[in-house]
Amino acid sequence: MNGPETESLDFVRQIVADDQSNGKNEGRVHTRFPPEPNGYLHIGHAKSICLNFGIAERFGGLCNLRFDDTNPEKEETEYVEAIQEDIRWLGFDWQDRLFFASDYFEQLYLWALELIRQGKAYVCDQTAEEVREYRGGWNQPGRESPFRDRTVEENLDLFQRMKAGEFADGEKTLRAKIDMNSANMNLRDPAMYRIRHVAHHRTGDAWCIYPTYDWAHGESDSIENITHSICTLEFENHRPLYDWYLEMLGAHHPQQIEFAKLVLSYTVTSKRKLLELVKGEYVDGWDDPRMPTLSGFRRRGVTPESIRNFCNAIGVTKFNSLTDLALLERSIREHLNQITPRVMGVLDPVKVVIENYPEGEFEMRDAINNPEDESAGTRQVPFGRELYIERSDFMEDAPRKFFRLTVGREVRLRYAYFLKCESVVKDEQGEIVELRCTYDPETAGGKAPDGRKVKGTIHWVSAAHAVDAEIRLYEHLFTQENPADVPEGMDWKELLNPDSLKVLTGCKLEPSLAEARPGDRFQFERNGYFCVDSKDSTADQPVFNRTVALKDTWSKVQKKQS
RNA sequence: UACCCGGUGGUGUAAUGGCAACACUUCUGAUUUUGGUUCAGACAUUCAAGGUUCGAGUCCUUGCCGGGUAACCA
Repeated sequence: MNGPETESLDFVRQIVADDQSNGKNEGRVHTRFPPEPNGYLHIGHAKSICLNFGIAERFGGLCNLRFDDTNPEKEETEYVEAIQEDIRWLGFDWQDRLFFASDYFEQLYLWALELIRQGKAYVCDQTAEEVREYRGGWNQPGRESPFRDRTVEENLDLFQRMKAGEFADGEKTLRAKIDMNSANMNLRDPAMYRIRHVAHHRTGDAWCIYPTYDWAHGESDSIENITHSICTLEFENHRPLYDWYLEMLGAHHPQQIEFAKLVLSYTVTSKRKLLELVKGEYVDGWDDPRMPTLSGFRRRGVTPESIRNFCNAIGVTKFNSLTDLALLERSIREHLNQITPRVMGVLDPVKVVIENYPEGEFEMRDAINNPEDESAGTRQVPFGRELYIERSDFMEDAPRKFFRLTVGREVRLRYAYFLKCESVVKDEQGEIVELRCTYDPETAGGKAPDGRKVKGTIHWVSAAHAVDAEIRLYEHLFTQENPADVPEGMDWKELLNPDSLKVLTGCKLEPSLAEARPGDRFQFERNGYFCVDSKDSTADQPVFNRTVALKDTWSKVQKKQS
């Protein structure tokens, strides 16, 4: 008998699978996604969300949403709401398990008192500068704080007074008493609490001492009965501290597992940089379609399925890689190809007059809505004497490989007739303003009864029926493949692509698009995938965002020739 | 300089001591009323050197290269 298809698991899922089959945590699997509400979610977070929620799903477990809100200076309710919307949009559900680290401030405080009683934590009066100095360096052991040996009673008293607000910001900290000689800097008596007289977005003025990440995170995991605490590589050196706190407390001890975060080419996912792009108005906001944020992708027309599919495809490892944006684009095209209705839209119009087509007369042509999906049916598109076609679909001195329109040559108008260009009308500047053409009435539907063939098929829109629209074309946000590699002496923002947004006005769309609603997605045949902008589009002034262009073999041929 | 973690085609991953596999990109060709889609084909001596083994991408040693780490950020 043949063995079952062996499913290949990434190393995190392998650990979880082993733990489950070994009966660890009674076979229970419980993960969490722990964003800090200090910015919007981006594509890197999507990888983590898909991992955490995906593992819960795969192993019959649960995944919590927990906001890591231990630093009131940077965190805001706006972000809390946006983050939830983005996760739901991505397609994941935390059900009733919405938590906040700030929910655990009281428990954390009680645990801190316990560590003090154990002699494992002390109140330190050193300034931030002194702490840094005493910590030592990689080749230099740390020195113990002069406050390290305070008695339990004194520590208890001082810590309670810290909480009561008797001290100013930065005047005292609570520190874990571990090892000032550790090779791991995180173990050189790390801070557990700092004093900040700042209102918290949820607890208001209830607290003026706030726990640090290391102190709050593992303990929050423990409280929520998490089994596998999955985080990114930069926390690898924190794991001994994560473990230390939990061991001292004798509390439920989740396993921290670190994986490499996503780095995508031609964009940045540093929250600091994204925030700077927004605040500095280099982009239109967190949901600017050029942003790698989930809200940016959503506004651009990307589907959540594409993003999930992408996250699935890139895998999970501990290797710091640079993922090619082409992989994400491939995912986007793949899904959009399946689901989007086809329409005709001319981005850069030039007028065609069909001299032998009667003036003032129109007819309806049948067009297929989606060749990938027969159930999408057909629609009718008006055709008449005056049309718009794409300026780039005509060339005066056409090279041999140019299959489109040129004087004296025939092309097919998609779903309509063969069209032949007779002459070109130009203005004083030599700019083409009109193409005088004739059509062959025998070729209705695009086939010639005499069997003659045309090499090219181009799209068109009836001038009398066209819907005018604004179209926004997007390119990479950065000119450099890895914008994190900033050349010496250069500001990273100089790497921003000046052509990342191109606004086209006076675009001509087929009349069915008058019905399009914000968020609706289409394939403009031969151009790309577009969606109605959710912020700026109105019935009178429709605005479309290009999600991604269609693959374009012709532009490659052209590039090779020049 | 210390500690931790990595290294498989151009890119991302798989191979759990037994024929280096898949996807993307690129290139060729076929099909096509979208220069889209689809289909077929091409593209690697697994960072290096030693060792263990009948057999090593995988295990061991050393070296090389890359990343992370010295916030009262997360």
